[in-house]
Amino acid sequence: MPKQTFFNLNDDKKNKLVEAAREEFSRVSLYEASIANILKRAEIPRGSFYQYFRDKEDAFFYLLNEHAEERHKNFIENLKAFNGDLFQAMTEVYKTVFQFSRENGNSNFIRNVLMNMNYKIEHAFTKNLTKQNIEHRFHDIYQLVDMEALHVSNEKEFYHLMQILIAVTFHNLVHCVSNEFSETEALDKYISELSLLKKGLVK
Amino acid sequence: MPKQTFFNLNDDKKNKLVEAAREEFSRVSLYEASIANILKRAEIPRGSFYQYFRDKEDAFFYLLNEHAEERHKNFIENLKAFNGDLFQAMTEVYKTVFQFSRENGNSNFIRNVLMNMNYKIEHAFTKNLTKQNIEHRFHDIYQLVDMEALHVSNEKEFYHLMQILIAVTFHNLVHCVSNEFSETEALDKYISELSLLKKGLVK
DNA sequence: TACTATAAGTGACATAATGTCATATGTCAA
DNA sequence: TTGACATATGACATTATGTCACTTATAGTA
Repeated sequence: MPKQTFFNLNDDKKNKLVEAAREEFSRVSLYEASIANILKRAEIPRGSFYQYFRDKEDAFFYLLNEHAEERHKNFIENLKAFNGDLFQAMTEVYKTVFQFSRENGNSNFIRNVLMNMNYKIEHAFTKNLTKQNIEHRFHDIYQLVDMEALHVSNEKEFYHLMQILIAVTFHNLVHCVSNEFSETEALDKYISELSLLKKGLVK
Repeated sequence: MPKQTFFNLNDDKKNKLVEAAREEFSRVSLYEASIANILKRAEIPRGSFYQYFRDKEDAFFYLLNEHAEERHKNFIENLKAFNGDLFQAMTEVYKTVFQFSRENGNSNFIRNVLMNMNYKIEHAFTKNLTKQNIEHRFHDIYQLVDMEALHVSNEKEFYHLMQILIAVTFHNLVHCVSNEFSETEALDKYISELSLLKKGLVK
C-alpha cells in the first residue's frame, strides 16, 4: 500500500505520478522498470518517490489493485446480469482483460502484467489484500452463482471449482497474450476448454 | 543456452559453478539473485561468468531445464507404468515436484521456482526449448495415454485437455507451496480438484 | 503576528548491480 | 618457435536502489 502522503497529494500531482508509473510499467515488466524513468516523467525528485511508496513494487501493486477492483466489480455485475451463470460471467471478464492486453496506445500495462504473471500478481488480481476480504468476496460470489447448474454440493466443492476456473482462465489469458493470439483465437481456445471443463475430462 | 565454453569446462569447474548457481537460486528468486554471489562461491572472476552464460537467466534456465528434463522422463515412465492413466501419472509428478519443494537442506531451488512461476518458467518446465521438441513430445504423450477413458475424440481436444491439466497442476503446486501446505493437504487439494475435473463442473 | 510542532519535499550519497573490453594467458598444429 | 585461436581476467562505465540530513511548507496556538 502507498503511504499516507501519497493519498494526501493533490489530484494533479497524484495523477501525474500515477500516469508516470503506468507508462513505465507499460514499457517493461515490474522487474525491468526503472524508478528513474518514473521520476523523470512525473517530475518529482527521488526522495519524494520514497515518501509516497515503499518501493517499485508498492507502486506497481497499487496500479494493479485499482485494475483488479474494476474487474471484480465487472464480474459481480455480469454474474447478476447472467442470472448466476458462472461461465458466462467469467467469459465476459476474460474478454475484457484480453481486450485490455490489446490496447496498443499508451498503455500495455495489462499486457506486461499478464506476460509476467506469477503467484503474487495473480493473487492481487483475484483476491484483494486481506484474508477477511477474500472470504467476504468468495461468499458474495457463492451467493450469486446459480448452484443448481453446477456439479458441486457444498461451499468447499465450490471453492475447488473456482480454483480450477481461475487456473484455467489465467492460463489461457497468459498463453494467448504471450503467443499474440487474435481475440477470436483466444476466445475459441477459452470456450473449447470451458466446454471440456463443463462436461468433464473422462467418460 | 549456456555458451560452448561452458560445456568445454572440465567437470570439477563445471560442477562447482553449477552448484554455486543452484545455491544462489535456492536463496532467492531469479530476479533477486546476485551474480556476485555466484562468482564468490564458484571462485571465478566476473568476466568468466559471461564467457559461460549470456546472463543470469541463462544460468537459471539451464538449471531449470535439467530438472524439467528429469520430470518429463518421470512422467513418461509413469504413463507407461500406469497403463496410460494420465491422472495417475500426473499425480505422481505432482507429488515428486512437491517433495522437491520441501527439501529443506541445501536446495530450495524448486521452491523458489514455484513461488516465482511465470509463463517463461512454466514453459521451460513443460516444454523443452524448441517448437519441434514440443510437438514431438506432445505426440509421444498422445501415443501413450489411454484415450478410451477420456472424453476427447481427437488430438486437438486432447491438447485442450492437457492445457487444463497443466494449468490446474501448476496452480495447485504454486498455491500449496506458497501457503506452506503439508504434503497431505497439498495432495488432498489436488486430488479433489482432479476428481471434479474428471466428472465435470456442471450437471 | 510570531512561534512552534509536525508533515512534506529534496538531492547528494553510499552501496551494489550489470555487462563490456582491452589485455593476458593457454593450447595446439604446422 | 611461431602464429592463430580459444579462454581467462578484473578494472571500468553505467545504472540501479534506498537513505538521510537538511530545507521548506503548513496549520494550530499564544
